[in-house]
Amino acid sequence: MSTSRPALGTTARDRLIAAAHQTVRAKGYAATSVDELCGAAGVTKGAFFHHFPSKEALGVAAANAWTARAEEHIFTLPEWTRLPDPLDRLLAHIDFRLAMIEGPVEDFTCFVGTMVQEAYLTNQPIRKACQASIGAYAERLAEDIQAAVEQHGAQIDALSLAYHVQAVLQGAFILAKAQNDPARARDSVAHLKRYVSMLFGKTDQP
Amino acid sequence: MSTSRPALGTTARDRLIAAAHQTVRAKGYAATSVDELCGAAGVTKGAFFHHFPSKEALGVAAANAWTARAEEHIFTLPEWTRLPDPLDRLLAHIDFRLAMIEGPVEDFTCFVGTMVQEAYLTNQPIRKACQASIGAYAERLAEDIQAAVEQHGAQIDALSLAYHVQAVLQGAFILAKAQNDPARARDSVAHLKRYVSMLFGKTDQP
DNA sequence: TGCACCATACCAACTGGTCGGTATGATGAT
DNA sequence: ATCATCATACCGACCAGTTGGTATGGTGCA
Repeated sequence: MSTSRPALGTTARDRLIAAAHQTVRAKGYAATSVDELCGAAGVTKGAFFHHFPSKEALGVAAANAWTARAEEHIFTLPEWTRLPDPLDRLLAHIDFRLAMIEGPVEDFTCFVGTMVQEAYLTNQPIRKACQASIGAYAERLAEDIQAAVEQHGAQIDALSLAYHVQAVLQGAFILAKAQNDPARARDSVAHLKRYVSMLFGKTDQP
Repeated sequence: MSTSRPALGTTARDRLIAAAHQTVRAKGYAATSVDELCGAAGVTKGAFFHHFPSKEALGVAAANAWTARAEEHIFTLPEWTRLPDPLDRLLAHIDFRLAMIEGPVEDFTCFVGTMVQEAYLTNQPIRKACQASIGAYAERLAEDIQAAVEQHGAQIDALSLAYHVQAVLQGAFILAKAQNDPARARDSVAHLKRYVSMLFGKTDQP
């Protein structure tokens, strides 16, 4: 078999989703054409509309795939996710996200965060898929935060803080895009870590 | 006299910029067509290309206008900008931005933050105009922060914290868009205020 | 034989941008 | 005062290229 150029072993559908993740993060949803997606995935238009009834449907599928990807790469695979102390996990999480902010901007930014900016008013299916993705991330993170709150005693709404982490990350990505440089973005995540440390009593950074 | 429909007294050029602020915040830059902008501004295509050589040029002009608008509405007109204590001004600033997060999402979100997401790689003139706008805001805010640092004594890089304020705001806007509801966004700005309060020694909120 | 998977040709609608032309008012020589 | 000259602001038909999407047909495996 082996139909076309990139990434043998993956299906046309998977390659289209991967192309969406990459291209939309670089150029945005509206500016990314179906033809371009097909080109990046090494697939023809016929294949595209065989797997997805519309461009919008690919957007939704790619958002769902993004959720799964985050669950795996951020909440499952890294070693620190098995740390015993939930506060250690939380701080390691922030360190991990900070360390990701490096290299080309389009490689570390958030697919759903980028897409929802353009679609939140005009495309409800996409908006809802992005909301679900961000929500899943926040709820997962809130588990550790809640455990840390219970273990270390602090006056914090876990889910609210989890969404704040998301907000800082998304905002940091915008800074990186505007400056074409991740330095200020990393700075901002460092402020987030300082805040969380202070919330949990660690008077200041080491 | 009185050439055309809306907002007497404003010129076609001003109306096009206002239409860009509104429409781009609602649908994004790429998804907003020149025809649509003309319609919203009550202006013909001929007028558009009389005032701007290209759609991109309008984007740049609108970003510059956005900078001026922020300087006026956020740093000059409000009463609290004349408070004597710089820390009071800083906290009032955050309260002010928090209070703005209300009503339709497309009315309180940031034009340059929205636009730079789509243009940062493909359109350098627009990216730079957005960078300048965010930079001007941060530098202006850093003045108060620096004064507060000097007056209250704290270990803070003023400009870095100012950019962090921007990041939290931009991230909060993304939350509001994804959820189609400003509640979580306000929550996040409340976290920011708590952080700044803690940085300056106020152990916790009133 | 049937069906999942894909390729190619094609289409109507829309895109940013161009172009010839007009309406209006300021300027300056007579 | 009058009128030619010019610049600015604007109009709207038009253009070539691109868009998302469709229609149809082929191909290989169950």
